[in-house]
Amino acid sequence: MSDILRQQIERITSLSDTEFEYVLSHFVSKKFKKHQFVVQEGENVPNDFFILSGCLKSYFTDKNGKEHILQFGMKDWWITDYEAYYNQSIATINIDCIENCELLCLSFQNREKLCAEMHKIEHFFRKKTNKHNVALQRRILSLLSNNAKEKYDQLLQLYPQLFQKVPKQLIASYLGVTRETLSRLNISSK
Amino acid sequence: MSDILRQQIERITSLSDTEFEYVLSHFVSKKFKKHQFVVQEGENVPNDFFILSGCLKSYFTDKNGKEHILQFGMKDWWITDYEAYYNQSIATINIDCIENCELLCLSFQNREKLCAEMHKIEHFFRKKTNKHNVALQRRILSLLSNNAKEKYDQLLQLYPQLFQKVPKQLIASYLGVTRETLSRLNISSK
DNA sequence: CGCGCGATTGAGTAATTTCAAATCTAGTGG
DNA sequence: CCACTAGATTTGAAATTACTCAATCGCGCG
Repeated sequence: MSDILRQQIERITSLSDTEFEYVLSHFVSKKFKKHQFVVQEGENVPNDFFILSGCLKSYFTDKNGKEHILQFGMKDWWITDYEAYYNQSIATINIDCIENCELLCLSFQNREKLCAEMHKIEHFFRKKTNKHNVALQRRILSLLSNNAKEKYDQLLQLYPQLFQKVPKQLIASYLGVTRETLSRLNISSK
Repeated sequence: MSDILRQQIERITSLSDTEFEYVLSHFVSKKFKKHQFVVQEGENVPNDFFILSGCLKSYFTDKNGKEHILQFGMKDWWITDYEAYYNQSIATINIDCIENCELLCLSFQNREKLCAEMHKIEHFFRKKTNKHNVALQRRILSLLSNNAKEKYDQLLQLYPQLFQKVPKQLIASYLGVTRETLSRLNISSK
């Protein structure tokens, strides 16, 4: 199961079996049930989560009680409240499970330890974060320059798997429109 | 002048004089004039730029010819088309100077060389990228959950220096509204 | 002084939201 | 197998918000 993690790392840097075992020993595997919280607003965020299976959402609740999806998480992705995790501060967002999930939890201390001990791993995390930044930048451009329909189409093209697992109202929240507006877009496919 | 860079690095990891000299030798210092392009859509993006002085904007031109500001750059910040830079592909955005600028240019090859040779530097870039990540995430949340006035106030609070250098129409473009809308917000201060 | 750029204002239009109600769907228990 | 329910989606109509386009204003610089 943790092969998925190894494959992801090895796409960037190769590891011996013993090296990977050592890295893996810094993760804790945990199962979460549908609707269970993984990160909760106002609490500490000790872990970053690598997703072995399942589907999650991270979202911000604004002063009017409206939820805004910051990120979805699926197999092979990472998810946490990065602001709180990196700064070791209090979460401002929630993350919960849309499905039952199996996660590999990496504490901040273990992440820093691995990065300090193994240059390779620091390299891996740098590259991974670079990719994450590119994705975030694309999202910003999409939010700024596309209308609702275009944003929807772009997301559908990028992550078709998402649409199998996630209700449309969450997609709407991710795109920054109401579910009613999304419904009125007259989506062709499906 | 390049002290600014050293200070930024040393906020994360300490360097000897010789180490810093070595690092610095991988940068090329260049001056750019107001309105000059630093990155141009459709071209290669060999460099990431550390800003010694001046002010820049990176922006995306959509199919209607409308410009959307992705990022501003000021003293002590970094700027480039990260998607094109990291993937060594063709720029999809433009970056040009709002003022005369003095930049330290770091080629992708030199960045990777430094990261491979000096674990410290890889550590620095990982941490820097983490921070960038947090900033991008905040921006997304702001775009999703704040109205124009709130986004404006938040930006003003975060980067008051910007408002000295940048015309309001660019601020509007950064916030994702038209200049007319921004003008109608009835900004209190100033 | 006058040009040019940026900022503001007005009026009509387009897009999105809100609120309410109706419809559809998947899963549960009898 | 069917009825029931909760959640998700759709539809309608009115209200709001932002946009477009055009005109005007203000100011600094040559």
